[in-house]
Amino acid sequence: MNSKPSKSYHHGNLRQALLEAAELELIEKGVEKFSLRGVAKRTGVSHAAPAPHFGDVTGLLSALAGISFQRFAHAMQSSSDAVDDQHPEKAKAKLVGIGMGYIKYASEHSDMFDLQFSSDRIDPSKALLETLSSNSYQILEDHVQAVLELDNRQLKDNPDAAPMVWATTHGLASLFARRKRNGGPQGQELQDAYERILWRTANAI
Amino acid sequence: MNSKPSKSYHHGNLRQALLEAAELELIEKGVEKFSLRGVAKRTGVSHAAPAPHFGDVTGLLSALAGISFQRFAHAMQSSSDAVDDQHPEKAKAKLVGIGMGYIKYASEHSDMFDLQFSSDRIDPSKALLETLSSNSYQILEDHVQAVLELDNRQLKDNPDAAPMVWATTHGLASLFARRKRNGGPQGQELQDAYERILWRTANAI
DNA sequence: CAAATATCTTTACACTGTCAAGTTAAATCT
DNA sequence: AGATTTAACTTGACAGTGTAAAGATATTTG
Repeated sequence: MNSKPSKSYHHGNLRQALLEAAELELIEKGVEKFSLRGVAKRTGVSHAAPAPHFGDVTGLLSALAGISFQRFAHAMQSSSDAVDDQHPEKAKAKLVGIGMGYIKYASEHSDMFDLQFSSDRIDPSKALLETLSSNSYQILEDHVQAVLELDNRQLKDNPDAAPMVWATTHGLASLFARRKRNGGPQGQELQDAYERILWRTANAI
Repeated sequence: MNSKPSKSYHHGNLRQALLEAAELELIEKGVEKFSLRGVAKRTGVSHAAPAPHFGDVTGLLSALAGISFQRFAHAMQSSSDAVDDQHPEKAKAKLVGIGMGYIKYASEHSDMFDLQFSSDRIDPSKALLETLSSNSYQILEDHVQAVLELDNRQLKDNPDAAPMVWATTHGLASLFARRKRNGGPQGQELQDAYERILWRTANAI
């Protein structure tokens, strides 16, 4: 039971081990200097070992982006779930919560965030990436819908609402992530400002 | 006058030639597969020739990003200048014009746009990049200020206004650029939708 | 006109991703 | 259970990358 991985050959759980090493590699080196051989070295395995599991480097990074999208969606959802059910403006507060979860994830995991949205080292058609991506968007859209319903409106009659909220949120997140990379300010005041902007946007749809 | 470049050594205008070749390389290969040696080959010069002019590949790409920032600022400015002076809501229309210039540039020159904003192959501290970047932001901020003044308000009393407009604009631009890369729809309707969103944002600050 | 400097070439090196061919372990099939 | 097929992993090779060092040539300076 759970025989420790024999010396070499058949690592046993290489796929998972590679993904974990890849995340470290990504964090330490950044998307640009990310190296497949580096990941293999971290895992203590030959440089061609990832191939059977992920094909090429794009395959590995796409799989990692998939994981990131799942965490991302989870971060948004739980940030939204955290708002008090007794909140006087519950629907809007939840939508703002989504946005703050979005922004927080981008800030705290800026490398994974960049990998998802701005890297041509991933292939959107791989690793269910399109599905996972649209799942994330769906969460936001659902909450926009809930806000619209406050005034008896519908998404389909207001096709600009969700893109508007998404654009603002994503813009703020990009800004925040870049701030973090370039060592700019990123204190609580900034987060508060972003939350105010999200509120204003929620009120403008 | 204009003696044609002698066989080898001292190209005469290598710096400029390299920048032009680099833009082609960027467009054809994308940021990720951009190769310094490829640029040298295009220019018909040895692979180490760029070094005296730009140092390393980051230096060259940073210089190129600088050029892009200038064009970018120009695109915004002229898009704003194009609005009729008799427009009933001139200030807001000009701000929306800025945004549409922003989005249009991102769409029509998505590679250069990506280079500016989402590449760790450039060094923001090089090639006056910080100055050029803040110049671009300044243009947007000035127009936000003009809109605030309609109600006798000021930027410094409304610190959220400019970031909000920027975030929405940048988010839409990112979305549009990605659409273009991934071959999604990008027709006039979409552009109209973005313009409506910008109007809504201009009215919400 | 001589000397110094900047530009460009050549050579070399370490590193990258990926392919092809071996080796070994596990899974499958009589 | 034993033989065979399949999958996982290693090894070796190859073309390509960026960059550093040293040499060659042209331009600028003194």
